[in-house]
Amino acid sequence: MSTPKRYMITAALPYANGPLHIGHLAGAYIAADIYARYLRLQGKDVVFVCGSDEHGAAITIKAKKENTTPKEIVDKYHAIIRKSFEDFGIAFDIYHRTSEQVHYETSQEFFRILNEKGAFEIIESEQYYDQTAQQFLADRYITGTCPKCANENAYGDQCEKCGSSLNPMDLIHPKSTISGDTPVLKKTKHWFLKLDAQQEEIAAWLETKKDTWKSHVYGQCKSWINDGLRPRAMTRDLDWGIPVPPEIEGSEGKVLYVWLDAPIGYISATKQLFREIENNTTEFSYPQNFGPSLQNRKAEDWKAYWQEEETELVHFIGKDNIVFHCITFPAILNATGQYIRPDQVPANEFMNLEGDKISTSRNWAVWLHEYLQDFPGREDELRYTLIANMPENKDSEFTWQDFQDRVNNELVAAYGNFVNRVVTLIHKYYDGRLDEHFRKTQRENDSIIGKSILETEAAIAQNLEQFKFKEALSELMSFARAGNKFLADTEPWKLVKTDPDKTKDILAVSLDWVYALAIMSKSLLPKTAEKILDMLNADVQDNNPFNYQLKEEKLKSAQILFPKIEDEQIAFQLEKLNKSKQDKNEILKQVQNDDIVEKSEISNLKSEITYDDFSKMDIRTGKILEAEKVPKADKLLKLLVDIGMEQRTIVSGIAEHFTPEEVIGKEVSVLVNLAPRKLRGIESNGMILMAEDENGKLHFVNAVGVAPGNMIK
RNA sequence: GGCGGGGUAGCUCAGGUGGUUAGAGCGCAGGAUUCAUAACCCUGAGGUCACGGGUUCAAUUCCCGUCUCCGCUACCA
Repeated sequence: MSTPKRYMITAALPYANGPLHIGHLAGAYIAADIYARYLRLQGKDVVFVCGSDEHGAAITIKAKKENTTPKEIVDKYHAIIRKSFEDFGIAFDIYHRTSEQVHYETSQEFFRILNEKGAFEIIESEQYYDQTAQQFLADRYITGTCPKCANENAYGDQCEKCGSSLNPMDLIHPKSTISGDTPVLKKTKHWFLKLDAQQEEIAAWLETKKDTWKSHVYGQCKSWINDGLRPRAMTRDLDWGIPVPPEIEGSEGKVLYVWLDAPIGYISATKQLFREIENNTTEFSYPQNFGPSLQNRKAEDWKAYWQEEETELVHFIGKDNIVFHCITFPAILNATGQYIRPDQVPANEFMNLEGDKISTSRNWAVWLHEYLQDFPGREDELRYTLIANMPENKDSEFTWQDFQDRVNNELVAAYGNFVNRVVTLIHKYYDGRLDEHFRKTQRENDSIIGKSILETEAAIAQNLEQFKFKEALSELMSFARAGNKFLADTEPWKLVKTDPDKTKDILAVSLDWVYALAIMSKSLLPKTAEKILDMLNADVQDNNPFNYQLKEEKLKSAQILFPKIEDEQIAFQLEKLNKSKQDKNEILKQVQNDDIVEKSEISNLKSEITYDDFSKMDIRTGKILEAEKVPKADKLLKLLVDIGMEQRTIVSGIAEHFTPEEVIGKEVSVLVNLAPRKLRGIESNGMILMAEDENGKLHFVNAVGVAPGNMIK
């Protein structure tokens, strides 16, 4: 592959409904930051953007729950997230937000282009509608009983208890979280992206990524392709989001699906960045992080980064975003006919915490802003641990014990110790003053032990270019260890008594190594690199590990790079975590108690209907004649039911409660005039009535001894 | 149910287009040392590479099956 002319790097937009935790960092931001810093240090033309994702139903729900407005929620978390990134040292060129005007314009422009290019089809479907609130309900706005685990607080899109992903129609006893009413089904129209139309093209494009993308990323995409791509809704009935362009017919009340507007946020952030560069403003941008190529640019320059083939586009994301970034968004970009598609999507897997999944809603997390408070100035210790445990190819684990071990036994013992030894020795023997001798030593002759500086530098570079961050970090540590070994082997503290010249040579080489260590740490452990360079009083001309000058002829006194992490600090953090677990349990208990009370009092009656409504239903007695499991479906039984005048095939979702054998011969009640529907390729003509008890178990509703075909009214 | 990705030393993880003694860091045991935050340095113990079959002169690496973890995805009273 030819060398890209420029790099466009994006990091997943954090959702502005909660603060950042270590899972976010380990999943996307640290990797992206290392990569961006590395490229900048190579003098590459690179843009690195991120921002807050501020739309979507989850935010309006949170606002409602906290009795405030969505705007206040996103303002609050945008500020927290932005500050956490700054404090931790993620070096974005810009941290933008999707509530900005430029983003509205960009997103609507995208929608218009897609619309004009015929990328959409309008599909009518039935969605749950809250009659009291007079609005359609997003999946998240509907709660009900999970059909899999009987959790009564499952959401319309997923059950947080058993983790299964759901459709709103799956829920038993659906309930609107807005009014508490049982929602009704109502027809609505939406714009669907014709992904199916790009099936072949996307498949061919993905094929070219087979060897360069991570296997779990490629595999996930392949799985979707093999399944066959289907149209995907790109609009929602919601009032919090980017309106569908008003001139488009039928746009009232519709907003862009948050998943459409979020990745466009990368582009609007880039636009905003170049505007700020041209106007010399810093509303969202960070000029101190800019690489040399971002000086004196024009607002229009953003285009090259998104529209020219010589640009390498890299999306850093977590594994939950793979399909959107590898299929849907590329399809959108491609459909415009103007934008390039990503070259790499080095998605990480997930990081677990102390044996459990990290969860914002369960408060099982190490919050970044809290860490920064509890461990001020210790950003690189966390960064080191998260890189060392980065879930590059499979889920990984963060434990506080591991954090302490890695800091004390690796950073302190190997890295910090080497730097400290060298600086201390030079102070001890020469008062930290470097005479001519130091600068005359043969710096290129560095292969005294193991890998040379140049070899290590090359190894780190190669690993970073292949997104192997753990391996790069490991090379860095080996280098520091080799430094320690060099000192142990040459023993300058003995030699100083017999051979002062040789001792100087040794310490000169050692100092070169310390300097090289700092240079090579710039992308992996940037704050540490700064500390070392400051200690060395070095005037860094460039990133050549041999090319440095001392500002003064003297080193500063040795500073401890990494203090040890004490047992009490770890104990404190563990206690904090356990406390959050207990609190959570209490909250859960309360919620459950509330539910029980609520249930016994109102029992969730559906809204009133007339006799006419009822009389539309034709319910009859029936008898099951045959039953068999539907292949490739967990819950479906294919039944042949005698309903008097005829025998019908009915597919029923009861396989988890009954075996085919025990069901044959059962007398049942059947809704016979329900519109036919295909389930797993089998046409189902009717519905078997079931009663659900408090344990979620199903029972047949039957009139014992009544012959098939009699009316139930 | 289907699909994708994992399951390698006590722990966290590398690696392997089949081939002599399977790697690293940490932890552990022993030794050496004192410049260094009792840190560093050396040596060593530890693995039937999830399990069961198959292909092969040879499999941890390829094929099939099973179990298990993570994720995506389908179906329903």
